[in-house]
Amino acid sequence: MRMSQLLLPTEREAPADAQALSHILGVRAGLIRQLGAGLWTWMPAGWRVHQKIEQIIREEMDSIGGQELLMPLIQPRELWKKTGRDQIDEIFSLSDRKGTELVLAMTHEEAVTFHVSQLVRSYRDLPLILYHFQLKGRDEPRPRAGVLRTREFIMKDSYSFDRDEAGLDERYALHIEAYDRIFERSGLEWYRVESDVGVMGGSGAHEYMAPCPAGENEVALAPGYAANVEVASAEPTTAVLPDRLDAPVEQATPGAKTIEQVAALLELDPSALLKSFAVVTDAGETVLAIVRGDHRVNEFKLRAALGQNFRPATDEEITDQIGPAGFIGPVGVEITVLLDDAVAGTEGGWVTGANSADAHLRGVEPGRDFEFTAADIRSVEAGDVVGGNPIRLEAAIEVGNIFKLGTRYSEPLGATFLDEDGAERPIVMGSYGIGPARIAAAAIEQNADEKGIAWPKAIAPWSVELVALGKVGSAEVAAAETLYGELRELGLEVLFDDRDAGPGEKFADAEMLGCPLRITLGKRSLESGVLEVQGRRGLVELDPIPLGPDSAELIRATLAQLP
RNA sequence: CGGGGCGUGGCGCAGCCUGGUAGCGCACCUGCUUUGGGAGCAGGGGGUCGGAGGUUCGAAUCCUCUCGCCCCGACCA
Repeated sequence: MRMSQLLLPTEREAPADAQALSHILGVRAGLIRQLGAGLWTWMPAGWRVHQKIEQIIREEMDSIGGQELLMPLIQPRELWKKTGRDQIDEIFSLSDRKGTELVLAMTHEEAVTFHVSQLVRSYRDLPLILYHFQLKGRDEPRPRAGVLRTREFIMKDSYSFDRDEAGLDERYALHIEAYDRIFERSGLEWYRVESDVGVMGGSGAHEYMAPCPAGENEVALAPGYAANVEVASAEPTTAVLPDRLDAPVEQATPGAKTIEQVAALLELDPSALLKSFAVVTDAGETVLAIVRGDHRVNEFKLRAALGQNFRPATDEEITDQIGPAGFIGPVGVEITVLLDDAVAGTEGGWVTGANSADAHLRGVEPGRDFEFTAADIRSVEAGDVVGGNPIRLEAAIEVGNIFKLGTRYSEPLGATFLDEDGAERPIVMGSYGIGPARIAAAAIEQNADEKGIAWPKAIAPWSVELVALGKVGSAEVAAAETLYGELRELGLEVLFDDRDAGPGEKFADAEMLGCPLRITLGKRSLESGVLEVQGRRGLVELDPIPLGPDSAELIRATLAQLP
């Protein structure tokens, strides 16, 4: 590609509203442009990156027997009513001129299951893996960070269809293999972590996480362990508890409502306190969830423990049913108490709210002083231990997920088959997503420096940027033209900077765009007989390449050494 | 949905408080010079100041409403 003909809108300054590195550099390097909130155009260079990522995904999906098709973005709302997902807040709704209600698909479970329900009749038709690359529409409450969270984005989503759970396990394992290879080939640093299966149920789920500062998720990592903090479990650090007492003793704590205030007032470590969090379940029951003072309630785990969704209780409800807000605790209350495992297994004199104003209780013991059900309902903290090793927490972008759906969609949509015995059974499904745009964003975040992007070779918009210095029509530019032709002959993807511009501008643009290898050919090259070679990653000067008939071949060999 | 911020040429910004000819840098166009780290000189083009209404002799500036965008939080099947 000749740069003189390329629409590559680079910018010297960052857009004023950009925060995330991938957002700033994506715009500055001319890869993406914004059309509206969460609506992004991929400019030619950026689209090349996207397509390269798609191609890697396509090859790996095909290698596990996936079949590519394409399903519509616009879908009848009726279909979504059948699975109940038409009630989701994030769904984009529209209607046509006849008044037919339509939605923009957020994912394609409904569509693919609809087709499979019509087309698959027998166990002989299974298993099946179908996938496509298609836009998703999501009315996100808060789009952010460039292409990281948008209202419209392309996803590779695949769906597996099996006769039973064992078949699903096989298809799931195949996807793990394919996904591992996809992220490895993309050149990302990544983790496969255990993830929340959500209210919808499902028998298993993993997420692929790419650590980077702009990430919206947190992963808990230890040698041999990786999980989303939403579901991570670990052994807690030891609580610093005062001695046991024979019975709880009331202690005046005027005005001290927070853990910090109470701990400071009583000169105790926050871990000696019990934090009481009142919630109301969808069924209308008020439940007191209790964790250690230095721990935080994990809403995903709490939801799992309750078996249903919940909301925090209002101050009125707390005052009404438990005690004055800020001074509540489990002793003497009539409601269900869910006690975190980190507390349930210990002995000592805990401190908790006395359910009367300006007072706490010391020397409280679970079991002796209040009844409870134990559950793991806290979020892990850095320093907690898994398998003898302390965990650390890292911000990450979710770049892919795999999910065992079971019969969540096949049952409401009537996707069944006849087994060998002639019995009709629901198809067992899995769904598997990857966001190519997020892979691109993660690659930018993980490999950027002060000069710009440093793409992994596999997804760089071009492998080589050939920078010609000198006036248009000069001998050096003529030599660069020749070399450009030779590189293309070899099948290399070359961006040829043939613009009538100064060297500073060309070098700066090359380093911003971040092709793995930069070849410079100027007057100096003609005099010395060698090309200058720079590896973008780390901005390293590589061995010069003699200018001559073998230049292109040597450049290809040099490129092969790069990451 | 709660909190905060911002809308002035393609990008980044000043002007607004205290109403009076819309400005700066970069980018762009023409010519000449220049070509190894974002060039120099000269000339030039481009903006209903997000939109609507109001106050006023006069509004980018003051008032009201509204739309859009960003950030933090909530949310994220």
